[in-house]
Amino acid sequence: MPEFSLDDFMPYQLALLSAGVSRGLAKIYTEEFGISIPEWRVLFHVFNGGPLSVREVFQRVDMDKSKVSRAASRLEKSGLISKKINTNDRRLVELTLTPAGKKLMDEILPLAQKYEQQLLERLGDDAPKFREMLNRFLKETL
Amino acid sequence: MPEFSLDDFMPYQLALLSAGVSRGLAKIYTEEFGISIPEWRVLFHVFNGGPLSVREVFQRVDMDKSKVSRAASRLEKSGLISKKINTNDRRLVELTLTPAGKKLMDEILPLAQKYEQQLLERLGDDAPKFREMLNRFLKETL
DNA sequence: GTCATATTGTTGCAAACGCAACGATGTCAA
DNA sequence: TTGACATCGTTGCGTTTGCAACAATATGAC
Repeated sequence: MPEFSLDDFMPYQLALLSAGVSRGLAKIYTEEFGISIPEWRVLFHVFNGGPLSVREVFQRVDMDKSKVSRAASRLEKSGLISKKINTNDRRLVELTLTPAGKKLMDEILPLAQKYEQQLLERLGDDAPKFREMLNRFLKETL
Repeated sequence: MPEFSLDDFMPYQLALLSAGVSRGLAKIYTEEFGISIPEWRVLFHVFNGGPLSVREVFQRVDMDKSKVSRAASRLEKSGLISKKINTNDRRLVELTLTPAGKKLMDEILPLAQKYEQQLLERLGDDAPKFREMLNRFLKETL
């Protein structure tokens, strides 16, 4: 077997980097706003994609559907999203941000963008290249 | 607030990519060898770094120390690693691969390397550049 | 040596998780 | 219309997780 260096193993590098970045981001929305990671992801997607069903959320973000369902229930209880049965297909649940939810996202998103900005600055001139490669990699992987 | 596109949010892209890559890799060692993700990480580090204490493992791989401790216990029970109290500092536990553990890694690692190779091929000529940037990013993030 | 403090690994416990099963609804062919 | 099958979201259940507490050991000041 060829020599094997863990530190240069790409899946490991990706896992480390992603975990670090996620932790830094989570610091913002958990400590400051009391939102869990699954809740954040649901909020994020509903904000981004208009009314969404549970299915549409968990397919995009690769969380188990029960995880999305429970996060949505918690968010409904705290008044950040509303759940409404779709009138065309009564199996579907429409998730929508409430005004309170929208207001919350309006506070968090600039902080998230600032955080992303700080990350990109570490890459300097290579930042656009990195983003482009990440995008391409993603498209070919999923 | 400036317009916000989720799909271009780098922490999200990283999380997606890392999860996808990890899932692909996990397919190899769970389905084929019955090893969980925490167990795989412990095996990997002990293989890579000689005898290691629990602390040394969880510091590198950002797992909770209880997670590492339990994974190590399971691995000991299945005969893949051995736990021995360090004679110089009796608080430390030395984790070492048993011959069976070494044999297992000798089977898995080529598959893991092959998997990594396939990932890199998707990036084509940009692969070295991507690796270099990942490395740099990691060093400045941790 | 003795005491106070720090460090290491394990364990108890409540919360979160993944998976499968389920009820409710929709689809489509006969 | 009916019946067989697919899809959606929720829930039950056993497992895993993260956090804090803990016992055991080490360190350093005195």
